Amino acid sequence: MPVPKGSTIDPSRTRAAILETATPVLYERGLDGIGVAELCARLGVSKETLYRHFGTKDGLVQAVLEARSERVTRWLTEAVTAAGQDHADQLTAVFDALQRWYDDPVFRGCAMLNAAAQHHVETVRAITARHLDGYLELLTGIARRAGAADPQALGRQWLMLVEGATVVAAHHDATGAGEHARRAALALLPTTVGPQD
Amino acid sequence: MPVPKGSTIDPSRTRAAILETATPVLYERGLDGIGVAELCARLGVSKETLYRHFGTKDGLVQAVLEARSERVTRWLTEAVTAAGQDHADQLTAVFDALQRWYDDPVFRGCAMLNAAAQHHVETVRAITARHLDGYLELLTGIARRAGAADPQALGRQWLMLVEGATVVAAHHDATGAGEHARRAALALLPTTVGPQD
DNA sequence: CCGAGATCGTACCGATCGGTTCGATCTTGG
DNA sequence: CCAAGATCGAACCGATCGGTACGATCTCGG
Repeated sequence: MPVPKGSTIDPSRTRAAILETATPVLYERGLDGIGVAELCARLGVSKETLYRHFGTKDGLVQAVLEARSERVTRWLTEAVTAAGQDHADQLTAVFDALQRWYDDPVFRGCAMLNAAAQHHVETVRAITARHLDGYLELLTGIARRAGAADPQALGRQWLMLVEGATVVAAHHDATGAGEHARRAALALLPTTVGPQD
Repeated sequence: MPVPKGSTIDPSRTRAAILETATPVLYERGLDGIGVAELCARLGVSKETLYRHFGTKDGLVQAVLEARSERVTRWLTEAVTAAGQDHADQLTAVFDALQRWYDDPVFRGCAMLNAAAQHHVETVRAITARHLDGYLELLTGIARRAGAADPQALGRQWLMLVEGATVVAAHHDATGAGEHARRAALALLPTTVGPQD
């Protein structure tokens, strides 16, 4: 029971608890795969509380997606930072982190892509686009620091490998998807920079 | 009006007409984005007819997805065949065809991936997996004929580029997505074989 | 020319959907 | 100790969902 009756008194605490618990449920079941009633039951929260905090089911969905996008991007960024200065190491850190995600039993593909595929609401699609923006920025940064002739282009190709690996892992075969993508990404690194695989 | 009342008398004709008309509608609106009633109205067909031919909405969905998967895979395969013997040309043909698809105003990403993202039914996921199997087979064939050391691995990396490019084109930016993916794919070709870009 | 059967249009079914309302309960600040 | 307000649980709302039933209409093979 994440929200113990009216004990919290702090609304922002309740909101955060709802957000945190709703995220994995909506990810597992799909945005339209669970109704508000069952969702509230799983959250241990009444409908009135949910609607006061988020106004609409779509409001909750957007809040969940935005929080998740931020969290995932931060997680990947930290993996890169922890990898040190070597650009190949940074790239490897990205795809190793992704592979760890693919191997998680609850892995069901990118939540933002799934959401955009089912919900045709424009705001959801915008969140997904911004999410990919974040990825692109991270990857382009690596490409730029690696001295790529065209960091934008290389970052975009890496983004395709990241998303492609995620799609393949989710819908075809997860074994070694991250490693295959990593090798491909490293092969695109300017050969003048750093040792390769 | 694709099905002119009871004039056809040939049930298989009716079935084919429903399939053909339902495909773009379900692609545009999403599988759960349109109800059976409105769908039938758009098809110019009564509910009874639809249910006699497909039994269930899921039955129609599966038939539509299978037909579309076959059609798309055949389309890509023919593009490769038409490209001649050169492996780089064959690869280029794939990504050029994809770019033409991305530029189509009705492009909304891969229908099979979208379906698998919304519908958690196992049969739909299976159709998607088989669809990716078809792509992988096509790409692995090119890799093998190109003399790749590990055609399976190279085919899989190309598959990631194909799916990644499609995802990026659908949810981020379609301009030049096919070209970027094509350059990356060509860069992964064994340098001993054929001229590159 | 008649009977089989494909189709239509519409009404209908129970279930579920997102969302609202309300009285009761609980916690906390003043 | 009381008023403010956050929360609960359950009832309730109209709309829509997937699916069924039925009588009328149409076409075609025999």
